[in-house]
Amino acid sequence: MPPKQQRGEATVELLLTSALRVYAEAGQQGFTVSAVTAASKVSLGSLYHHFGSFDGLAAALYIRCMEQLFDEMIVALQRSRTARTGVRALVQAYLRFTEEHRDAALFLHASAYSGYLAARAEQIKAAKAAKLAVIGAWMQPRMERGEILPVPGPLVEVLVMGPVAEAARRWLSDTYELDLAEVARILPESIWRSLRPERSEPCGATGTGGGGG
Amino acid sequence: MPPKQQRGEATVELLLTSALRVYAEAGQQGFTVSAVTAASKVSLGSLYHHFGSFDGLAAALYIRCMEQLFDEMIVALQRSRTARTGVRALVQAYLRFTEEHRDAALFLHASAYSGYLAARAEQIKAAKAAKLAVIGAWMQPRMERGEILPVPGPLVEVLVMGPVAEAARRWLSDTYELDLAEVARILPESIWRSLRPERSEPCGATGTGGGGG
DNA sequence: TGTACATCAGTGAACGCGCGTTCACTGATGTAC
DNA sequence: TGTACATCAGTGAACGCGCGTTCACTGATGTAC
Repeated sequence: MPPKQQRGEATVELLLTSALRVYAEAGQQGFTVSAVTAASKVSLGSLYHHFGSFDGLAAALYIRCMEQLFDEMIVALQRSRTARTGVRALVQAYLRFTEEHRDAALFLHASAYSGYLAARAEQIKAAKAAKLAVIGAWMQPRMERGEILPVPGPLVEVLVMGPVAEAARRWLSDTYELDLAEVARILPESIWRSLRPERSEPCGATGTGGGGG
Repeated sequence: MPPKQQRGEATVELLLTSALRVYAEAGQQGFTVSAVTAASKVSLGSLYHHFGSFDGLAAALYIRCMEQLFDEMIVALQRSRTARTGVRALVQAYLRFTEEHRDAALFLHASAYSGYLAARAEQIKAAKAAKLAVIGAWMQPRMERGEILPVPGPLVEVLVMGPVAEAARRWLSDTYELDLAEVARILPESIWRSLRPERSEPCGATGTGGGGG
C-alpha cells in the first residue's frame, strides 16, 4: 500500500521516523500506537490508513532499516576486489552503520523475536533474501577460486555476521564498555582469519593469494 | 524471595517449567500471566506470592536458563587444558545446550531486549558477571602466556560467542536450514582460527609482538 | 477555465478486550511451651 | 503429646488501565469533459 499522493509519502516518512525515535527513547514497552501518534502528531486514523495495523508499521520500519543496512554493506563490498578486503569491508560497513544509525541498529536487533514481525515473516524473509543474493553473488566466485576456506555457505555468514552482530549488540546495550573504534580496528582482520585459507606455501608468501588491486 | 517450604519449591519449579513451555509454544505474544497459570494449574495469587510480578517470574526464568548454559560451558571448559581445546569446548558446550534445551536457548535469545528484564538489569548483570569471571579466570593465564592472540578482553568474548550465538539463533529460527551437527564439526576450529596466535616459525617472527609472559 | 466527481489522505471519539495486579480470604506447615 | 499461634502457601473474583482497532466523517488532490 504505497501512498499515491505526495503528502501521503511525507506522512509515511514522518510516522516511520517518529516510530524509530519512540522505540529508541521508550524501548519495547513504550513502543505503542498512541506513543507514535503523539510523537508524530499524525492522527490515529491516518496511521491506519497507511499501514493497516500497528504491526504493519513495525514491519515496514524493520524492512526499511534492514535494507538500509544491507545497502551500505553491499556498496562497501562492491568496492572491494579480494575476498579479504571484501570481508573486511562488510564488517566495517556494519560497524559504521551501527554507529551512525544507532536507533535503526537497535531496532533491528531488538525486533528479531518481537512478534510483530511474525505475521509478515515471509515478506521480510523475501526482502532479506534479495539483499543476501547480491552478497552471495560477490562471494561465490571467490569461494570457488579458493580465496575463502571451503566452509558450507551458511557458515560463512555465521562467521562474518556473528562477531559483528555480537559487538554491535554489546555496544548498543551500554552494559559493556566497548570502544567501537577499537572494534573496527581489530575485528575485520580477526574475522578474516577465521575464513582465509590455510597457508599452503612453505612459509610467508602472499598470504591470501591475492595481492590484486 | 526463595520459598521456605518444600511445596513452595515445587510450585516455583512448576511455574518456571510451565512458563518456558508457554513461551516455546505461544511465543512472545502468548507469554502472559494467564497463559502461565492455565498451563501450570497454579493459581494467580500463588504466582504473585512467589514472584511478586510477572516480570519477576520472567527474570527468574531468564537467570535460571542463563546459569544453566554457563554452568555447562564452565564444566566443559574446566576439563580442557590448552587454549585451543578450551575454546573448542566452550563452543561445543553452547551448541549442545542449544540442541538439548531448545526452549531455554530460545528464551535466552528472545529475551535479550524484552523489557521484562529491564527492571532487574542490575541483578542479571551481576549473575552473568559471576559466571563470566570463572571463564575469565581460566582464560587469563593462557592469554598472558601468548596462547591466544593479544586482543582486548571483550573482543575475545565477541569472537567466541558471536558466531556460536549467531548459529544458534539461526537454528532456532527455522528460517535457515542449518545442520547443527555440521556446525559443531566446523565452527569450533573456525573460531579458534580467529583467536590463535600467528605461527611464529622460520620466517614470520612473532607477528603481533606478543609472546610475553 | 470551470465544474463535478472519484479517490486519497487525514481526523478523533468511542469501543471492547485482555492484560497485569490487588486483596480478603482459606488452608497447610512449622514451632514454642 | 496436645494446643495455640505465627508464618508460609495457595485461591480466585474483581478491578482498572491502556492497548490496538474501528468507523463515520471532513478535507485535499487529481482528473474528465
